[in-house]
Amino acid sequence: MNLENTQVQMRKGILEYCILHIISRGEVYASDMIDELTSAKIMVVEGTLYPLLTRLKNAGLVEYKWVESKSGPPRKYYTLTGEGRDFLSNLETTWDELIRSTREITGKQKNSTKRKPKTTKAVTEKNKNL
Amino acid sequence: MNLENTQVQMRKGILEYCILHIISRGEVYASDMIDELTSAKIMVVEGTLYPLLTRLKNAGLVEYKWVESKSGPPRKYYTLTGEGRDFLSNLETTWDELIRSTREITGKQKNSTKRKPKTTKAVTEKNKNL
DNA sequence: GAAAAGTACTATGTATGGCCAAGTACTAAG
DNA sequence: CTTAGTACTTGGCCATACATAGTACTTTTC
Repeated sequence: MNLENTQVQMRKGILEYCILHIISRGEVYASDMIDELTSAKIMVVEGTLYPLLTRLKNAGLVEYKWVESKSGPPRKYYTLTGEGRDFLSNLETTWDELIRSTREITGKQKNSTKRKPKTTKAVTEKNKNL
Repeated sequence: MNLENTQVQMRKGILEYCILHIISRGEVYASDMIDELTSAKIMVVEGTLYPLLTRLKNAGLVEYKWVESKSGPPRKYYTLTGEGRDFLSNLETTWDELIRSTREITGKQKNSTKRKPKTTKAVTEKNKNL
């Protein structure tokens, strides 16, 4: 449970959202995506991105076409499918709600003495041991 | 790769952040946390929360004391350790940066024709097949 | 007082995604 | 031909969220 690990966990799923959004803005291939993510300070390595793209493809959210490159092997240029567009739209909502929920939690200040009154379960015991 | 699954992935790590924040605001036990998370529309079940609390405890980020209850078995009331406070502070930064990075990606609009000029790698090939 | 219901915590197994690391394949430069 | 650069592929590892079942204590009900 170190910070680095939690940071990794935190962006699970978010990467998928970001990638779909990048693809939604025009044809791109993997290196384009890595560049854009890196410039936004989201570090991604190939071993993460390529499997993700494969999953998106298998799920029918994206499709690609091969384009030959002047410098190196051919590239897969990705585009969103209609299904992918719907999915992205849903992810947008999910992400916004998640941010709102988190802010609702982390925006609250210390409640040292006064707690929100509980109607059902009264926590009144003062009998503490150990 | 359905929406529900991605939603689950999206909140990995965020739960940890929320829990630490809730604990930082005063002594609470598991049911308190579930109540607060639920009211913020973050659904959590026992099978998720208890293992998480155990991890936090083992990592030295939180500690607890047993408090007898009038209605049922004794409860574990959690508090943050100094280390936990530091960790929470770091998580706050991480989360804020992640939100900013994501917004940087998802805030951009469609770039149908004009792409940000690439200095190093010019993607100019028009030679497309398949 | 025994049975049932409610509360709180524990334990096990599964699935998923991010990541490391090694490998394949193509092109251009020396 | 060898080396370097680029692009994509694959296999294995790990941590978290979750479902599910189980333990333990108290109060309620008959």
